[in-house]
Amino acid sequence: MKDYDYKSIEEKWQKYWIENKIFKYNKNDTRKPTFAINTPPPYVSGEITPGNALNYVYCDVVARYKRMKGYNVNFPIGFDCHGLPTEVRVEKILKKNKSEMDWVEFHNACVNYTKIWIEDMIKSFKRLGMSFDWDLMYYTMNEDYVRKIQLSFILMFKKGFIYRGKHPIYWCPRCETAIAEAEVEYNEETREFYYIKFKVDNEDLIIATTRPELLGSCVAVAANPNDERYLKYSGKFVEVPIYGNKVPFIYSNEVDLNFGTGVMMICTFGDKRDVKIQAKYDLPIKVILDEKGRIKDDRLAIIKDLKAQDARRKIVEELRKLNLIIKEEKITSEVGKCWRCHTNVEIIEKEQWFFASSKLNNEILNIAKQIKWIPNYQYKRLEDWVNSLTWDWVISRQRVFGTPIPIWYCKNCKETILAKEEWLPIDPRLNEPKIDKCPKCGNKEFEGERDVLDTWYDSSMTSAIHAGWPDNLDMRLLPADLQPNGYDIIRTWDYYLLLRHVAMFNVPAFKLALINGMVKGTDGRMMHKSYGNVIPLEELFSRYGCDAFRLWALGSVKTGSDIAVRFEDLDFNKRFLIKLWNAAKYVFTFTKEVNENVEINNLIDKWILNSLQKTINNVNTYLEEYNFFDALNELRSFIWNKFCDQYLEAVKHRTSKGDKAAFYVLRHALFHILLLLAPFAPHITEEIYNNFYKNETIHLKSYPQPSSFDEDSISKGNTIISLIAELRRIKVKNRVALSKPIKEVRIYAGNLKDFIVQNQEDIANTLKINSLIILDKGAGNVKSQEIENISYDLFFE
RNA sequence: GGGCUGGUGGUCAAGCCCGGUAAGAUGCCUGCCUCACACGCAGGUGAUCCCCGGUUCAAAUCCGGGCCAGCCCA
Repeated sequence: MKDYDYKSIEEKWQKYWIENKIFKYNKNDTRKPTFAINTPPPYVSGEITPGNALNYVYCDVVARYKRMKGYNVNFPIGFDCHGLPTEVRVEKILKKNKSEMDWVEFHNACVNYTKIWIEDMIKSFKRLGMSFDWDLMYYTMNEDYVRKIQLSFILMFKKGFIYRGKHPIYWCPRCETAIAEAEVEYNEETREFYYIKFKVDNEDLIIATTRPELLGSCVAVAANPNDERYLKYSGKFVEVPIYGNKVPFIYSNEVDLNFGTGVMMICTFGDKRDVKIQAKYDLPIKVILDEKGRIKDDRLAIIKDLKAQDARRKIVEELRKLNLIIKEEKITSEVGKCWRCHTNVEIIEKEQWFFASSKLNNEILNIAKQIKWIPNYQYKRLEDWVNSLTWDWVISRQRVFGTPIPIWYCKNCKETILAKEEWLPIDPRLNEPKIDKCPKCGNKEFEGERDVLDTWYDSSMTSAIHAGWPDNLDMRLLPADLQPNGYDIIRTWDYYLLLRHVAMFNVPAFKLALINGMVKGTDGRMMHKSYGNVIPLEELFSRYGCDAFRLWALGSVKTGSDIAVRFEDLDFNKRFLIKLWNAAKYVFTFTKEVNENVEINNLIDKWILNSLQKTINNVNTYLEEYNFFDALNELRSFIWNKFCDQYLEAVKHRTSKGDKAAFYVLRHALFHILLLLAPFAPHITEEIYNNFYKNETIHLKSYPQPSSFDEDSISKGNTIISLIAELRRIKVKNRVALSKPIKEVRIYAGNLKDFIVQNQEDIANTLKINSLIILDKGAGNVKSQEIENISYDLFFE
């Protein structure tokens, strides 16, 4: 064996696994139990980040473990293609806005770039050692997948879960599309807070706001009902500055007494709270913002057609001129942004397609409670999210690159025409419905729906689609056995998955959610481009290798916690693998082929074999609980400390004499170590395993099974091992090189004399003691710290 | 403002659910090139377990209150 060259080893086996389809799911196998993994289809960005990698390493270790446990593992991989970020990125590359070009052309550009980016991501997945069944690969933009998503739309429509309606929705003025509550992210921002004079009965009433440009849409003024300062305004009307119209003074618990002056203006769709109060008090609707975020109100010429921010500047100037601003201060508050392009979101009212999610929320919570969440506290995130939802899910997007909504409208009577199942896939933007005339009015002209579906609508069907729906649904695979994802998408992916599968099949989408943490940079902050702390995955691979990266990801923090990149930790894992490599090198260099029938009499042999079994039992227990952290730590310390540092040292004198039992034990232990470690570090274990069996993969071998073991051999062995360690320590303290022989050692062993005599060969040879004398009577100058009632005398010269 | 998670040797991080005298890694120091490995071996140094109370014979662990940080949400 040569030195550990992870680069060539990893490349070699990655190629081998794929070419030989080692991880193929066998759908015709009815004997083995199945294990379905709802692999997250990554959003196509062109790269796999260390953060993604953590998530995929979690699934991969489970996939590999379950296969070795005898499961027929369904481990597909797909790519989530559609959506805003790709459009935004493609617009940037083409240096054109999508509205400046033919939409078909733009769509094709998105498809082509997506294909290129997927290629890069596939490379990274291979480099990560993922054991996907590559034959199951799919793209959500491909016809077949689109067909399935459109079918699910039709079925849901027929079941009454999908409706078209006009409601306030979040709107991104830059992307010019509706976005769901889940797609709004909040960033802290410092903004001006203007104290503006309103009038009640010719008296000034000061109201503070960050958005004076919305004065024109002010429909009420509100204070908290417990705020005594303002009770006198009950039933009165307030005059809006500049505009001069009068709006009612109302009271709402939503108003914070201590914020600003304690009075807030209620604008049509100013924010979510405005919408709530609006609905509750049935206030009139006065829309002044259009879809591009511009003021479209004729009453005030100076701000007409301006974007909100520019309008704000103008109107503030005007208010100042009129002496209507009495104070300005800076406040920091959370501002809603489009999570894809970070533009401030607005709320507007618009006809959209909705999924009636609200009516299923209670059921989703009931189902989510039956699901096992690891770590269990992550269930809370889902619960809090579901309870905080106020609106139905907006599933239509005014974009180009998405699954088309299979709907037409009659140009005459506006009747909605739903596609028939056999028409799918179909794009209503390009195709007419396959009917002669409108079933309602007989008109022959139709208009295709131009909106597309939310990308989450594509990806929230994966459990069923992985299970073969709709053509070959295999209920062994639904619900999925494993749902692996980060806690950042519990409120999106996990929620939508549960929602869709309950609505469609009345089953949970998955049985167990394994939630991983986030990867943080070396500075301990979230790895984020804006923080400048992103470390490319490829850099980690080239410095440490994939196996070391995997061990780091799985074994550095408690399973499910956030993990910060620490090069020292990665290095530790790399050194561990080098250690394993060298131990294997020793075993194959100094042992010869042995038969299995050798008798094991030596205590140290029994000690390592039983310790191994104990480790096997523990690792199995931990893995059944998806506790990678403890499993790996148990394994690492067994391999490094017990097998390498203690057993190997104590057995060397026997291997050089050709001791058959030692040969057997060394090989047996190494063999099982490889099996145990295979799911975690698949490449190096495969490579070393190849010394045992050529042309066979370790990854389809049976995982070492728990069984009983002899605790007595372990504790007796521990006594001898710690006795050896202690004498070695004394030798070092006396500045004698470990390689140098000791002339004579006397052990005053009391009633342990016979026991120690039985093991004197190992003791004497490991420590290179020329003359070892074991006595039951008397006492030496050095008292043992390790074993009661034992003492030593050592003579070095 | 609410929820969740965390605050343990210089640094990172187990233990906390199931109270009983603090894993491991890394750093630093000291020996040793012992026939797999110096990417190593052996040993050592280093912790008011965030703070204040309470329960208990006993608290890092349980209870109450507070402070700080990160994340998610309003």
